[in-house]
Amino acid sequence: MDNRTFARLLEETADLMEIDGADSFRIRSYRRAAEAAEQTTLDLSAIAGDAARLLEIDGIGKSMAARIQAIAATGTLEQRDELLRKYGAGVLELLKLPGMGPKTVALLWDAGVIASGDSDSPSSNSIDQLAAAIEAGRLNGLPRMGAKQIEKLRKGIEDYRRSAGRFRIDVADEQARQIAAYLKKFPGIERVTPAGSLRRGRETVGDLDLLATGPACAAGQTGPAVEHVAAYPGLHDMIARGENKVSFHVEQGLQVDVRLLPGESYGAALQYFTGSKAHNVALRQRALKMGLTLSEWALAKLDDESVVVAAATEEEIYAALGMEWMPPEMRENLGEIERSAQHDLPRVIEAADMRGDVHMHTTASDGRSSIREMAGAALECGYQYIAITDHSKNLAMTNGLDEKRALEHIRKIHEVDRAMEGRLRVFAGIEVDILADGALDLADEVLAQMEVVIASVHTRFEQSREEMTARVLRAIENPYTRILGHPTGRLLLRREPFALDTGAVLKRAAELGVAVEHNAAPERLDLCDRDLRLAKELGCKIVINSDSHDARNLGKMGYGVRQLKRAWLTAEDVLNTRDAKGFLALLRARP
DNA sequence: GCCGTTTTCGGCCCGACTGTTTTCAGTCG
Repeated sequence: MDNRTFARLLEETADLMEIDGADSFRIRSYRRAAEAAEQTTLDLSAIAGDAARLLEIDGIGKSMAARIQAIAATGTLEQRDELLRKYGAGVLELLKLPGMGPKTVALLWDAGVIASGDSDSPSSNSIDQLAAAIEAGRLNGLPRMGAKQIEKLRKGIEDYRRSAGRFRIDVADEQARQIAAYLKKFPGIERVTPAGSLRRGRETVGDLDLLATGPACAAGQTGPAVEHVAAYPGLHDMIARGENKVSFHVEQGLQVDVRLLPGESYGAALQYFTGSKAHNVALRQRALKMGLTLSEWALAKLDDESVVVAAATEEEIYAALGMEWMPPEMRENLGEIERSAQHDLPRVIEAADMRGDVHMHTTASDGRSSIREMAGAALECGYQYIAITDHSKNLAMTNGLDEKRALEHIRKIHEVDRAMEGRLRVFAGIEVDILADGALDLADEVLAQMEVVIASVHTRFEQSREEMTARVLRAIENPYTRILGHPTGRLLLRREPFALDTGAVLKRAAELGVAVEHNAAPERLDLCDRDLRLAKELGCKIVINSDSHDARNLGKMGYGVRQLKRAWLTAEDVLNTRDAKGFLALLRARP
């Protein structure tokens, strides 16, 4: 069991206790313990037997140590299960609706709108119950349930249902890694490659396609390998189990299709299952015109399908079709087939092109690592520079910096910069809040002392399109704004982008020389691939940042790079592929 | 429930906004 499972169970217990009206400080200690489980580098299931070691972890006391031991022994936590029986298995899902907090869940439960029902009933029950109650008008008259609140919940349910069943790329990626590692333990499974939308780097993934090959996957001999797949410890329920394909759900709900394939058709299968559908249709049409037929087994002659032209690798297949191989991120039938046939594909950006990361937080605001730790992690990434950009004071929750603390922080950043002795440049910066009226949250005199000023919207997301556009435009007009941070404010699967005339903002940013950020944090990936394409067309400068709140997250830059590849951006298009001097030179000049 | 003590209790991040109130509870970041 991995630490994340411990964290999830503790976090869920905290949520349920909140619904149950437990003491808020007790709840907080569960959340702290969950956080500790998530953050610690110790393997909790390995050390669960040793209470003394558990107690050494900050935030874990006697009682939490016992809970962790219980989870390690039973796979679950009795407190959580009991509350789930009381309120129904679906209440945790209810909390994901915007505007729905524990007090409102408790209110609905008290009013009989949601009920625990059968303990075995599917977990979507509570949301269905709530939707039915809204339709039947049964929320009218409940305390704090006016027309607006009810409408907000109705819309929340609609949005939720639309995104249900999809998973963030990093979540899918982690699952893929774990399953691949397990599969490769079986002698005779040599290679496991994710295909589908994960391989294409889509921001969210519906289900996971894993292609496995090796001697154990040869036609007619897959029995023992299938047996091994079916015994995967993280498997929740089996959907289908055949000779060449095993489908199941993992505990978190993600559907996984493992395909066992002989090596000779591995490339054809990888190409086929990577897609996209539109890319494959166009590719098959091209094959037909050439007198060939393309399937998941091979590229073969149309008049005699026993004559295989290419099958073992993707490169061979594309070459036989008169094309260059292309990164999976580009395969959306948006012109890549034609360009590839003319051997005119752009060389898109790669993670290795990155020279710096100029958006990250430290313990000065809501980060978990120090300036030095961030610098150390950046060196490991092979970067030449970083910028430390903590929050400003408007975000009270994050302990945002006011002018005085910001100046103090600049001094500390400069100290670390000097201590790095040229191995790494550490720039002083800030992620300054764009206030509701478009003003920046810190005085110009302070902003003037920083190399990297990122302006971002973190509040008042519900403004009208006109208000929000005017707000963001005013913020980039400020001569100290150098980068517009996560321009649309979306949180994948959780919060829609705010209403914004993106085209107008990007156009003005291009005119002003304000760079627009692609925020590579996998919960944001903002700007999205489509808007990145637009930004390039409009001539915007583009920066890609990890927005790390922990030294261990700098590597997540890779998820963002994949979005840039999807937008056909090259290293040239991105400022922080340049060395430190080149980067600063391309940033908007200081007034 | 954790932690650190002024060592066995008392403190534990908080400000803004919204929709519902008629003085505030709940949610969010």
